[in-house]
Amino acid sequence: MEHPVHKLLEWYQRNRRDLPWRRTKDAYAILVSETMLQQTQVDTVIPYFRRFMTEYPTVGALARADQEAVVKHWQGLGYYSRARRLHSAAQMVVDEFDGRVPSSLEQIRQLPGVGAYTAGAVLSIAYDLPTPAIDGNVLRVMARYLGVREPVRQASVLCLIEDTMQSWIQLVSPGEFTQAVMELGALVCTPRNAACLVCPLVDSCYAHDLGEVDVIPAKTEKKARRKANVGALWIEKNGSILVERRKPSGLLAGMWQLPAVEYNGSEDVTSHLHPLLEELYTEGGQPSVEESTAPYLVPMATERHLFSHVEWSVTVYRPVGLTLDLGVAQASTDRMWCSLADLEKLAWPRVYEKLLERLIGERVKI
DNA sequence: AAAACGGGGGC
DNA sequence: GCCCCAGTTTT
Repeated sequence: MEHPVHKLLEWYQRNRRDLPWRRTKDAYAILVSETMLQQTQVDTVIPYFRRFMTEYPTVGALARADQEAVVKHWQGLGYYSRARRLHSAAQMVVDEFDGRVPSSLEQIRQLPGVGAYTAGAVLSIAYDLPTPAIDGNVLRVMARYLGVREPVRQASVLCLIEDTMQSWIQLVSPGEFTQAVMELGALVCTPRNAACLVCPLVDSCYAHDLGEVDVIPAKTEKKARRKANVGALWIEKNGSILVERRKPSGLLAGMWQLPAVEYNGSEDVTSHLHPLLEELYTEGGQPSVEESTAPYLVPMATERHLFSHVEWSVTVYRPVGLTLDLGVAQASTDRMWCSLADLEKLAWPRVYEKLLERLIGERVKI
């Protein structure tokens, strides 16, 4: 009897989506797409991939690019360390691998940002090597197919799935196989409401046999999301806005924002923004702010933003009643004045992108 | 082994 | 609103 993997491949040939990165075998393009596709859905990635490949059509072009510009092209996609690592990876490819994305597992794994999944995906899709790529889709498809009730992250389960994938990928074209399993997970064997009726593997699917497609893989318990407020400042002078760069590590590392402080929801915003204002004055070489000059903080706009582990409520305040002038020269390289027109040249987190859009839009009316 | 890291799409 | 995001690196 025919092995089920052949039915899977047949299904894939008939049902595969025409995605931009499926029109090439260029390992660099595959690397870009797989990096973007980490934790990010296909429909979100498509426009980013097109723009990125137009801007950086070759690994050499990316390697030569300014990292700030690369991150700017990543704006809104999230997990910005991916962009920086991809940029570093391109430089490593040029400097150490003669400009070619490595085709050996050992070498490609040396590239920053390339873990087990991405390595397997690039090697199988671009070079047709039998190295399985196991992502969330694959894990779900295989856990169901094999009828695994244990948590999928359990080492024994991962070994079983890896072994199965390793044996299956030998039977067909590795590149087609990798994409076929993931496509099945994306289109048929979905997290909820799996379309078993049209699944090419239904005849031999253990979870379907057990009637447990809906409970496999086992759900993991979710952690509570911390709440935090962010107070940001809209400080305008001579048509320019004061902006700052976030710290080089941690959340939204290196991204631009309005000068801001994060504080606990139970605390008072002025007790946090006044010290920040003080700092800005001191940095500008001005005498410290006297109590009598302490400004009112007029709220201009608020946006809520959800991360996986924290919920932000960001409010932008305009200080009113300042009797002192901020100095133009800023000692810190992490803060600068930016003209309204140039704001869009910086890389902003989504939440600030939304806020700026509102603020600049309103400003026109004023 | 667990936590950190963004953002959006599906329902 | 709550669910999904195995992906890589850091701690």
